[in-house]
Amino acid sequence: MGRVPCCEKMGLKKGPWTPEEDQILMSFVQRYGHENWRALPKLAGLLRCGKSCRLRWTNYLRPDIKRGNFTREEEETIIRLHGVLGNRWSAIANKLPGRTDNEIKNYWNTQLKKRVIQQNHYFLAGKMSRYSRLQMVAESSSSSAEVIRDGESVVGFDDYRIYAADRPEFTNIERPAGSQDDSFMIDRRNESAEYSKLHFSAINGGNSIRDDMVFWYNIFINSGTSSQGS
DNA sequence: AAGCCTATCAACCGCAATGGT
DNA sequence: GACCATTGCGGTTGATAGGCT
Repeated sequence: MGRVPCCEKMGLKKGPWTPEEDQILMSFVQRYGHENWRALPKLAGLLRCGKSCRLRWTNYLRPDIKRGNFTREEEETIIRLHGVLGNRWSAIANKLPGRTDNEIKNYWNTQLKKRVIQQNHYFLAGKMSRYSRLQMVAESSSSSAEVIRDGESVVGFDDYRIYAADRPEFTNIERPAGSQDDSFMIDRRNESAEYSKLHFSAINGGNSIRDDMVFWYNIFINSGTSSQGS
């Protein structure tokens, strides 16, 4: 016998919550907490499954939820964190007090994603293990990329060639010979890709791989700003 | 005013992760 | 370690509000 979806059990209600149900759930959680979502609906006298109760509480009834439009700062934070974390909505929500993962996900999918794609610039962001976070920004009008790492130069970048370990089409990413700054060339043959996750490694003279310099980037089309603070 | 289309977002579903036995 | 129950997460759906013709 296959698994029975929890809400298909007899008599359990689905769909939008009524104000009465909200009130019952809120009163119960405030009085007794929510240590066991599975048991909660029965104890509270709700004809809902525990999963539905938990979702309603975390996404709507929780007292610390922030209402209203996202601020410019919140938008920028979401864009930046999405660049680093991808679709890890709960991790992004942890950095935005009062916002839920569901809300952020919806906002990204309906507003931010479109906006970011419309504006034809590349933005690369990521982090390096052991080292502080690294950001790279590439102008769409050129094939160069600027590298900023928390306001300081990238450690030992002179000697390293950067390549995308799991994306052969991106292997031509290297620092121009003799370059004195932190720019490097990037081959964008896959420019049509709306979004790609790249895994870069840094190697020294084609020999030893510096594990401590392995880092991940997300690449996606971003707003017209040519650099991102951190 | 009516019908259609689109955008939004609350809620659901299925799977993965976690914890207990 | 295996199994099961429960929780958490991310993708997706569907109701509906609002805009457009």
